Amino acid sequence: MADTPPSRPSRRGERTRESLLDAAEKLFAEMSFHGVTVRAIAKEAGADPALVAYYFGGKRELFDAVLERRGAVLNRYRIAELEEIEAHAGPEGPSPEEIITAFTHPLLELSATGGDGWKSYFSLIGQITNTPEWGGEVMSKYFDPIANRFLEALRKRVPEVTKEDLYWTYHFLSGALVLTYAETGRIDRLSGGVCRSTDIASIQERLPGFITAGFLNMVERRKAKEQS
Amino acid sequence: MADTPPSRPSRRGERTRESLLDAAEKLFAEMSFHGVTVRAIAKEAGADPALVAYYFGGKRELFDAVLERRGAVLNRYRIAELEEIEAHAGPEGPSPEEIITAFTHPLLELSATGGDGWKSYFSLIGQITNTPEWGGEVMSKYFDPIANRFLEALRKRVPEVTKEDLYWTYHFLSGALVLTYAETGRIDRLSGGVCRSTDIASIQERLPGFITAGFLNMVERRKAKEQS
DNA sequence: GTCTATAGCTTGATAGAC
DNA sequence: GTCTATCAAGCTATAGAC
Repeated sequence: MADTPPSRPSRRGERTRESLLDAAEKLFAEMSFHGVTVRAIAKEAGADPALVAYYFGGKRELFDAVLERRGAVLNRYRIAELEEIEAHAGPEGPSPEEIITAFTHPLLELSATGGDGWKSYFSLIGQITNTPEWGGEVMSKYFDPIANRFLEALRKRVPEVTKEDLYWTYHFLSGALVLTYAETGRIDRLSGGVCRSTDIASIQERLPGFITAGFLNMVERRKAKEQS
Repeated sequence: MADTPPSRPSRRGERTRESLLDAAEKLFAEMSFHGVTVRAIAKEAGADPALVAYYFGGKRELFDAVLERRGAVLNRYRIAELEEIEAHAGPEGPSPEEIITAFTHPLLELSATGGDGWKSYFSLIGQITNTPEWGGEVMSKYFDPIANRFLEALRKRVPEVTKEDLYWTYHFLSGALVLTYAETGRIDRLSGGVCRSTDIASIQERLPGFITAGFLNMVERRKAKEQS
């Protein structure tokens, strides 16, 4: 009579589900969606391949679930940082560099202290962003709301910026940021070991200032051009 | 007795080989290496699947041949632009923005006037750059020499820059540049049509100045920090 | 919830006719 | 140089036992 409510899955089932998500996240990050098989994911998770269908429906739905899981967490974190600096700023709002830092800093923090899962997730995002197959639709779904929130804060502080300059700034920031977290080892080779892909702290130290300077320079050029 | 020399392939064979390269380039760019089958490539090329083995050895070797074909052309073009601005510059060398433009402008030019093949190639490069599976090794093979040549020109003009700042600048430039040419349609959605992924001219107008400002700002911060 | 078994395809590669 | 035929292996997905 007293059945376990179906909405409250058993502890074991939940653990299996999470194992599959973890394994998929890791392998998709390493080899891309098409480079990984359901069997490989199940093996990595120590579970049966049939359970992918049981829990998610299929390979593609598992992929979506991987993206879903951390997307919401990341963006809540970003919103919290943005609201924090807005609360402490004067009526003109936080500075461009504070805003850009609020956008990038959560990635650093989660990458450094969140464990390998977060690192894999960011690496996966790096690939998806640059792939026509996913980069438009999937990325928009998860990140357009936070991007618009962030660009609105920038525009409030720098009202003379044009829409085009604002969106291209986001584009350049996005490209630099996701390549960072892809951690491909490229810069390690190029620099002969002087810089390391995994040295996220070195990037966080440089990226916000770099992007802010690019952004403000773009705005200045536009204004100079319009005066002439 | 008078055989056709084996080193001089027939016109028809050469055309088939090129068709396979074109088809592979297009499909790899759209769906990544693992997302494309040899059969699909052959169909797109209007050739028989067995010819992939005949001309290239296998799928992976075809992939390498796709990267090889345009890599050398692109980098010769970049070297030519760099040498041109160096020839016209004073003893202090060309400005940072001229140097960065020499690095990015050939992509714009080839993307705009080189046909769909070049567009596919750049899109493919965008994906590879952000994928751990290829982004370290393959990219280094084709682009480390040109990257070092370019960074050397920057260092000559701004000798006080540190090695680390130089390589991270390349990293940020690289990320922004390859996302641009991936043309995923993301910014079209985000901006509600105000900006278009395919509007390479708008990017070329903004990217060199953006990166230059970021670079010079990084150098200035370093100097300010060391004085304190 | 988990697993076995397997259906039904598709894969990359190749041997050999033309 | 091109194509047919085919192989062994691997794929996703699913039906059904436990």
